[in-house]
Amino acid sequence: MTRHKRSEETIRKLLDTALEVYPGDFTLRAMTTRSGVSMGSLYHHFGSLEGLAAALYGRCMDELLDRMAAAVEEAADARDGVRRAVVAYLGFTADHPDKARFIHAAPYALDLGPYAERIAAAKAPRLARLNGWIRGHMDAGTVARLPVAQVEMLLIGPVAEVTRRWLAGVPGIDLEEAARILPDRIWRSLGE
Amino acid sequence: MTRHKRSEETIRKLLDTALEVYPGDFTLRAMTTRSGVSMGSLYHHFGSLEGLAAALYGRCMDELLDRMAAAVEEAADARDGVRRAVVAYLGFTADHPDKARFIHAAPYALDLGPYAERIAAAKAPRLARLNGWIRGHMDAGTVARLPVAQVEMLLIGPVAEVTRRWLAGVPGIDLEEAARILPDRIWRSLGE
DNA sequence: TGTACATCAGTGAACGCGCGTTCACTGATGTAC
DNA sequence: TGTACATCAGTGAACGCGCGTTCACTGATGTAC
Repeated sequence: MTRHKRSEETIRKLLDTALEVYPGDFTLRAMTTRSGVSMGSLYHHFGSLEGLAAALYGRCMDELLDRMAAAVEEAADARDGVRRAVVAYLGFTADHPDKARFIHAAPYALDLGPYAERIAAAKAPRLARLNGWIRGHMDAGTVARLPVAQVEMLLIGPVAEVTRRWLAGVPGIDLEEAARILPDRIWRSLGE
Repeated sequence: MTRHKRSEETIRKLLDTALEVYPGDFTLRAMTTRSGVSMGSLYHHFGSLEGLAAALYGRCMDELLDRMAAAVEEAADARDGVRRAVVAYLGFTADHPDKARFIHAAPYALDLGPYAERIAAAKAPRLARLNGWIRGHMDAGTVARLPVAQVEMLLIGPVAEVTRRWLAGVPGIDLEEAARILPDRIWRSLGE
């Protein structure tokens, strides 16, 4: 893909800078000034500013999904998997608030439409791992036989909501409290 | 507040138009062209384009929260309250997808910071009604004694997630299926 | 190994468009006596 | 009730700024023989 080593370094600089300036000043001028990379170089690698945003969104989402998929796959049982999945999501938010913010905001603040297919293609295998794990436990009778979409809502919904409010700075929102309380409660909602 | 009757009509036109053009073309030009209201008139009433957005956000949020608060208050018991709250949220989404979209997108796509206080003030009494209902059932022993914030996450999280995905056009997301399945499952997560 | 060449990576001044906002003004409505 | 006046509501041409994008170019790197 990138035949020169300079490419990797430039691309890394641009993606890092985007996370730094977003959402306050995600403009081409801010990008070039803070990264030291020229406008033309950015266009050479990403085609447009939104192309860069789409690439960044894809990478952040891949990282989160990888973390969750790995979490459930190393779980001892269904209940442990739910706990690990919740903790993985909240851990990602705590470790990389900038990436979590980008994941949550980008679909609303930017037009990723032209890149939807590419993004979906990257997500697909990771979602398949998660859904495979869920289906496996449904077949084993440890998780209720619900539509997989609804299981996803019950599993991801509360965690995503806590993340959104924490990122927005809503007072009284505590990720550690969520990590303590939500796993058991979400597990109750999914049990047979 | 508005001493002339023309004001009400103008304000109504502007808010309606904003819901029509958002998010594709929410610009001053689109607003004046489609509403028939002049730029100066918009500024007279809202001070800026973001002022209009903040007012619209406040009204949509008030409408949703009123609907949910009314739902739980007419419930027979805690379980019925959870069911009614979930159905109220999903019903709002189905009845007013434009308003639901604005509620979910505006905090990310627009800078509502300068109006945060005013918005929070309007939300406060409505959230107090909802939280009062939850606390009442905690005291009665019908809902688990968890931090209220976490109960909110468990109650709102899955419903908000389903709404976001449905608005984004994710295939396989069905509001009626959610209304059938989620209430009982969310109730399990909140029970003693 | 050395050299010629093709391709990739990077540069930044210049462009032009569309945006939100302003402001001097007119028209409409309510109020006071 | 009629009239004078103050205030509110509405108008739209003009402004200027900041934005994303382009493009003709130079520099760096890899490849072929």
